Amino acid sequence: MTRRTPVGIRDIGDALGLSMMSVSRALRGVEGVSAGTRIEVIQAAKRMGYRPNRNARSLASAHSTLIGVSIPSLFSDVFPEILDGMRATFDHAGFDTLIDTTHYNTAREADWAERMLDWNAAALVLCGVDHEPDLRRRLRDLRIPTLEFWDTTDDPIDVCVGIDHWKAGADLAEHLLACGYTRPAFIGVPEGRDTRADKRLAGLVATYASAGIDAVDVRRIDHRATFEAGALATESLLAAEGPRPDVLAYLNDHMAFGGLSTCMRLGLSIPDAIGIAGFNDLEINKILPMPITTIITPRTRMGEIGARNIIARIKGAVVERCVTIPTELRIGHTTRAPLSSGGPFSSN
Amino acid sequence: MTRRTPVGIRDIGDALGLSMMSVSRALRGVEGVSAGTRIEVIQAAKRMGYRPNRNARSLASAHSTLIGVSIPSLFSDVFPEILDGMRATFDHAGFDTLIDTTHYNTAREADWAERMLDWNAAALVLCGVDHEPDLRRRLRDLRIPTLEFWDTTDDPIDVCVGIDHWKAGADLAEHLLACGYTRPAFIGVPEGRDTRADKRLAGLVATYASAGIDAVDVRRIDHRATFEAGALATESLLAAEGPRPDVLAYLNDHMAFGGLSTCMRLGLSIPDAIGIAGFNDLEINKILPMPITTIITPRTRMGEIGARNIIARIKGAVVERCVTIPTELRIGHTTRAPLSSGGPFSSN
DNA sequence: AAAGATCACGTTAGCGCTAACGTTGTTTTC
DNA sequence: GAAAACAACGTTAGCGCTAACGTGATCTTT
Repeated sequence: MTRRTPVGIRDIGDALGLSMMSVSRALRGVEGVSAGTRIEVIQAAKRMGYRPNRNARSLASAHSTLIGVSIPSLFSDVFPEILDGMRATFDHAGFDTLIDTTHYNTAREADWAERMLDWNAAALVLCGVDHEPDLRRRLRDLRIPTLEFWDTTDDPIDVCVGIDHWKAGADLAEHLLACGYTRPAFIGVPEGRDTRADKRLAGLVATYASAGIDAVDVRRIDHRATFEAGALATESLLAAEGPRPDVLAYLNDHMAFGGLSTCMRLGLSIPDAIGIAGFNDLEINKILPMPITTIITPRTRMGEIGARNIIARIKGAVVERCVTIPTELRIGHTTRAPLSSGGPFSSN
Repeated sequence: MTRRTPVGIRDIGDALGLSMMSVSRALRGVEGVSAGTRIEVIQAAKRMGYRPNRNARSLASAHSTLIGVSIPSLFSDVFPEILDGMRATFDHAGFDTLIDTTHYNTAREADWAERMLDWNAAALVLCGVDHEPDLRRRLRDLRIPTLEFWDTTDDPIDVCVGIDHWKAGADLAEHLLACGYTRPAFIGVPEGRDTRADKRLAGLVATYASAGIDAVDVRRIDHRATFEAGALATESLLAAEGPRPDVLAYLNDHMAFGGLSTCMRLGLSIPDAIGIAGFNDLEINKILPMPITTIITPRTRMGEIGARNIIARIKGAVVERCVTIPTELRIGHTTRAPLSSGGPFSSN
């Protein structure tokens, strides 16, 4: 095999009558060389086709430009959007992003994090705030810059940026209550898989409970949170005996659209006979003939803020430990108009 | 900062009275140590909390376990599915996957590839077969194992696995012709951005042309290939003067669903007044009340085959240079029933 | 039973780069 | 104008690991 690096900093130094160290300094942009020498070195490097050996750099300096980012899944638009926000910032700052998908498995995440450390990663970015206790402890002990995103906590491993999922669920419930829906059902994935979704559901349930209302049904389907999963869960839910729910709150907009399709196919009148709510305000919601009532989550911005903060941490700066970005209710056509503020039964 | 690697192979050797080399061999699973010693070393490594320094490994051996994968975008379900297929295989074989998103920019891809080489990547995986000529040449010269996926060519950089996009477009056109649609229009993104989509379109156009039919309209919207882009392009297309198309072929199912929504909102009768066709058979198609006529692409399998082949290449094995996986037409409800096989005008 | 083959290890010499500490000549300071 | 400070370089000594080449003991082979 042709040698990949026919030219190293030694060769540049030889060509210019400089020591390796001066070349190294010039190329890395650190102090200790005159402006003229630096320009010469950079030009020579380009001319000679020099490429740095990143492994050698990392080994010698015990630092790398690798940032490990762990997300549950590449499906759904949520994580790609957050990632896009992050990567733009990381790329610009010269970091390489190494993405892992955990498939909602924290043990896998912990293994992967350890491998990232084997690479001397500059920082780790983890989704959510629920991780293996060992991993938490280890990252803290090592003082590795770590960003947790999407969820929030007042005690992050290092820094975090996210939304308040419980509150988002509660906000949605409050709206549904205001619309007069009194027999809510929830559709999601098995408990413990997506802890953010669990928190949203907890917020929803608690808010309904404080109005004295219990959930009619909670369907958890062991499937990715897809259109189809939403449709399947809705079919089984509507086929169940007992009181029929008057509003269905889904884990996200994709499941909600699956449910919406099912309800329409069954001829249910939406939003009167049954209301539908999603989460995230995903792209599909822009073109639906009947936009879904949902919660808008600031995904790209979250990625940008997170990336900016973690880069600051890498550079040793002090940053806000915990950033919580507000979410916003988006009222679509899949829920009834809210009752007037005069009271829950003042109008219809 | 606590030292990240408090224990190296030297420490294990000291503890066991062995040389570093024996430890290294035992840990890497290469020949040259007895079975008993190997077990001892592995146990000691675990007990002592040994973690390999990947940078040191790469530097010393001039090989790494990093595989760089370049895809245009994480949006749309296409690439995540292919990636999922690949990663399962890569993970299992002990490789770390480093994903880049090029945003359909080949210069960016070339830059990124060069950085992967700086990391001593074991292999590169590139989307499509259209790359910067310099990059092609360089990867060939260096004899870096390289997989091109999604598209095919008889002269790949190294190995490739994909589908025949031109033929997929032609197959679709043949079906649309058989359905009696004679005024086709096409909706996609600007030419040159997504060369696979360009090839599909070429196949479509050529097939219609060989039946003596020109496209009524070709709309290229400068936007990601989203639901919304499909809707917007369809609106502008239907508002245009001149003959109205009787069938709309979209870059993918998401754009097609955007277009379908628009047509339904405008009260057009589907599939009689206007037919709709997509591409990829994306997940949403499972739950649409009116499934879209589309082409099924084998995405997960493509990822698996590609990963398997490139791993074989890394190990120096000889593999099929070019694997073309067949696609399949899926007839939905958005196109008319094909005319009987008696001939194009024998029935209706 | 001598010569070669094989096994299980050890030694040597880096991989390409950088941290830390020189060294030299030129400024600054009071 | 001598001491101190600084700028612009060079030297030394690794980072943690592995390729390549020993070495001595045991096992074949004929």
